[in-house]
Amino acid sequence: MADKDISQAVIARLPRYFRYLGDLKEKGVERISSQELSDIMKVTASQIRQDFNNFGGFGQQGYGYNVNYLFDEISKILGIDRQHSLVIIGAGHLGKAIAGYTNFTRRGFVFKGAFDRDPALFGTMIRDVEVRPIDEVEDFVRNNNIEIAVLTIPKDQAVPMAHKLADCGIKAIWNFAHVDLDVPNNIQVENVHLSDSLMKLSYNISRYEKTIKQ
Amino acid sequence: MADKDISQAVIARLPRYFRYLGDLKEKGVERISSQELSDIMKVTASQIRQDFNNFGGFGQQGYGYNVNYLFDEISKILGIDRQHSLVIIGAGHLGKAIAGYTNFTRRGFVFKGAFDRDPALFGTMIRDVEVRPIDEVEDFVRNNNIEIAVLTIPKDQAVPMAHKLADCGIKAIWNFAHVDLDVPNNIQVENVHLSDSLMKLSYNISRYEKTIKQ
DNA sequence: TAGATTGTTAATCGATTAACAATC
DNA sequence: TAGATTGTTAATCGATTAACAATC
Repeated sequence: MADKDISQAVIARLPRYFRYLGDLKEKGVERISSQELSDIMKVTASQIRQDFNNFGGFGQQGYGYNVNYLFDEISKILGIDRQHSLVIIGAGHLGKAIAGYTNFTRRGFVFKGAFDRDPALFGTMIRDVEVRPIDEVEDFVRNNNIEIAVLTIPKDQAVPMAHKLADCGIKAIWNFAHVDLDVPNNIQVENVHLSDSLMKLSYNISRYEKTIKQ
Repeated sequence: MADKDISQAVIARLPRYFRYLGDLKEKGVERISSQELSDIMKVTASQIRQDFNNFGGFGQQGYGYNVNYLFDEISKILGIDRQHSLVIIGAGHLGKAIAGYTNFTRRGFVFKGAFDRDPALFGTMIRDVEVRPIDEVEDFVRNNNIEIAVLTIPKDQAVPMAHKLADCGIKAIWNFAHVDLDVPNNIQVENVHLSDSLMKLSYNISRYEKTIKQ
């Protein structure tokens, strides 16, 4: 079932399916139909079936989907059936927040290193990891087979850092800096542009206020 | 130029335009054509013109767009030409990271209050604001005309909190809890599901590794 | 005026939804 | 077998791109 070329729209929905299936699993639900899932998730049953069928058939006619099986298949698709090592670059509050997020550990994301520019932080601990000087990042990534770098540093530092990371074999960058990174496309980039998100919120407030005025 | 019904796809692109126009402005660029902007932003010139024309014509034939003017118009559209007061609910690292993000202040988001469940934090300061007990949220929102609540609390607390906030007249929720909130649709919700984002990243790592294997 | 570039309509592409035959 | 529900094709809808007339 090699995914030919799944659209990012579909990919973006997978974690949400995963989340709901995890909840169902916890509740002890064994099977679910696309229609039931449709009611809970508020997307069409048709879309659910189409989405899953991008990756092959996970259901059974007349029965529906087995929750446990579907959950496992989606974790495989998402690549969270195995571990990913990561480092956090920028040991401020945001970096600490992410490092401390235990759910990530549960999903196989292993926090291996933390780096900062501020000497006052060197040697301090974030969970079981000590903060190191930022110019040790490259060696650390190379020597410890790090897959993911979490960039929680200001945007002017993020751009050169992304290039350095590209050179030392990082596989992916989870970018929290408010800037678009330009790296070779063998490196996966996922942006979390918090300011963009807040502006969307602000837009929707304004839009709603306009509609009620009329 | 009342926006009839702009698609969320367009809205989601506006903050990015805003970001690039801000950069151009800082560099002292006065005018730009859709083609030049297209080259920089790597979207089609056609899309740029279509997007802007959803809100009325901001350009001039034969000239292009005036950077300052366009920047100002987009800030109006995004509703960041005025102030928005916000409170942060959950004074952990994530809450502190957001509170400390000075760029938000620059865009008119005014940090007015912080709340937590942990008594050890009561009275401690985040910037110039002291952390209060979480059950004071409702009165505070009502008495201080708070528009936005930032939810940086665990998901099981986020759901009941969202309902409380709905009852005391909040306009919008910026939700960092890994759960979908179900609130009346006079309340705008913008989700930042970090775990979803990380899973997308993980998917793209796996997908890339599959493609190179073949 | 001639050249440039927008604003806007038309064409294309892709994603979502509907429908139904296949099948458990 | 009959009923249920998937997998999948076809129809629709919406978003993106292309093209060009309007106009600065």
